[in-house]
Amino acid sequence: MSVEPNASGAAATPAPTDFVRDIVAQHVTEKRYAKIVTRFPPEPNGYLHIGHAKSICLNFGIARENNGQCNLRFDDTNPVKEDVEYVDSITTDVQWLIAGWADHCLGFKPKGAHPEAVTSNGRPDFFRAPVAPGANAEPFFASDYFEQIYGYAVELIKRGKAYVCDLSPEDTEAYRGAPDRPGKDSPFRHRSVAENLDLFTRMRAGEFPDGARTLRAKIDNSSPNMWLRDPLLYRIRHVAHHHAGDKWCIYPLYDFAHCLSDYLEGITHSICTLEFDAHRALYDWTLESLDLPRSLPHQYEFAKLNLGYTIVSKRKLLQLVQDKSVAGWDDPRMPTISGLRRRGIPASALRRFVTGVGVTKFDSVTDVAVFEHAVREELNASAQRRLAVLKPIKLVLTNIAPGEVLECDATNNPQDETPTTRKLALTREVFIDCDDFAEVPPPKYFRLKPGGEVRLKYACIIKCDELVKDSSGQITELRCTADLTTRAGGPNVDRKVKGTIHWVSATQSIETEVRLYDRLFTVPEPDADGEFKKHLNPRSLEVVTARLETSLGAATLAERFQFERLGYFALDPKDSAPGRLVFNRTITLKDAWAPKK
RNA sequence: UGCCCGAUGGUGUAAUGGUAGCACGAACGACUCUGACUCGUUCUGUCUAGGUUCGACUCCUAGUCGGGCAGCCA
Repeated sequence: MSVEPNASGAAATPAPTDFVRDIVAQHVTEKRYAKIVTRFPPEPNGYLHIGHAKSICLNFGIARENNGQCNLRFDDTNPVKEDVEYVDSITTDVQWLIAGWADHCLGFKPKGAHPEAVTSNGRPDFFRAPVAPGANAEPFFASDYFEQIYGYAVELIKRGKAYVCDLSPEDTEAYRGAPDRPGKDSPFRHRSVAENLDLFTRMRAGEFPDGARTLRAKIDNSSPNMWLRDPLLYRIRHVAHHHAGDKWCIYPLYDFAHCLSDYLEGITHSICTLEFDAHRALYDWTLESLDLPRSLPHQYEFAKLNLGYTIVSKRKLLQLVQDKSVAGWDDPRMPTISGLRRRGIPASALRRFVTGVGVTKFDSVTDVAVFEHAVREELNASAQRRLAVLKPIKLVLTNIAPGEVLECDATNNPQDETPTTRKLALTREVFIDCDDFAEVPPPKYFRLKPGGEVRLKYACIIKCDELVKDSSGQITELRCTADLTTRAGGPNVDRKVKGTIHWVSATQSIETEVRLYDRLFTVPEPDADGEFKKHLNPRSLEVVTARLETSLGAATLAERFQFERLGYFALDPKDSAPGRLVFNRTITLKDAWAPKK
């Protein structure tokens, strides 16, 4: 059985299986294809989100498990919605997600390349072979195929399978009928081939305004499948295209362009989400109607990812960005790939999660706990442990002299086989988190309380002797004595106390901004009532000024940290600058005690 | 009142006519210089009704429930 290494490279998990992979495996057994070729085909009209991550991992996963290839192709057939901003972000996100895992399967094409005229099985054909990503390569674009797709449309007309229709948008809709009522034929359905050819040529030449005419497939207006009721193949749009420029004023629709794009790239398995199930008949009809010389791609559908407490809809995410509910597409609270990355989620954790949820045709909602578990699992293995105090309260160790420094060895990662250590400075004044002290402790409180004892992690046991309050009754200082015999190497190092808390030296620590993120929505299914914005979590972001152990001043973007007892943190890649660090909390540690508070 | 797809513990999935398993979650316990991690115990399931079969989560029929389909969006 094939296995894949986890983050540490040590353990291994079995390769996933699911109904799509079963189909591919069957085809491999049959030697049906020389090579398995899949594709990830986003429209560049928004940022990629966690739902796309599932599709990316499915398509690239199948490619890598079968020594195949997966093309990144932009399905850019509707210029009015698309932009290069999205092309760039999507390309970045895909490469980030698959880096070190499936980048060797990623298919790009030579910059500026279009399909090549080739001979397949003795007949004229077009094909675009992939190249590896690099300086002279770029992703595939459906818009690079406009010339060929136009040619295929002409061929359909010649075969009597497509016609130019003059019906207005309103009439087109009225003629289509309804799911439970057959449509009726367009009055233009029986135009001659010659007339259709002439009209289609003139559509391309720009003789008609937007919406004046369309090219439609001639299939069956009484079909129970709405997509077979003479679907539109081309529409007129006098607008420039972000990739193809101003060369075209007619643009193919998804159903016509997608199957042909798959064909031109030699895709074997065209995997998409469930809502395209009804389109499959049209996908097949188009390809089969053209009598193409190479073997045809086939479409397979799976259920998209739904995640609890999360919204995955480009349109709704766009609303959050536009009304400034979040700071942008890459706000760390967003379920976008760029947001998750900025939050500090490792690509490996995202992959682990989306492959773990499986691939089925059942429209399910995955519990966010599964996602959070995957993130913690990765980070627990790899994150460096550090001490940091989010909401500091001053603690004076009265039996340590001012200026005295006691060195402590702190473990960097107890999960390592041979953990390394670093030095921490214990001084007379330290900070602890205010959550770790209670003047009136609740039942089963293990932390510091008046007269109580607690261990300062890596240092020693301390006892709280006295509270100092200001005139308003606010605690300003805790005065404690340190039992230095409980330090490492001391005679009482093994003395047990129930609680161990984190701390930092008041003098040997740095002050930085830390952003604490919580889930964006307060309910499991934010859009169940169609009013997702009403369920925004008002406390999804809390900014604190924290005290961090000094070593964190040298943190780098690539590093992941566990602030002990608090959670996993990483530098914010956008707002951190030398001398002004900003940390994001990626996720809290699991807390079995807190919910009982 | 059309057509298509689907339904397994609270959640997500596996079992492809032959022992209903795994993971998340929850509860309890052990361990612990992180109330983390780890370990142990426990919890909870095949939508319904018929049928085929020695045997059905699996196949068939009907029903129920959920999703999808009527953009010149993808």
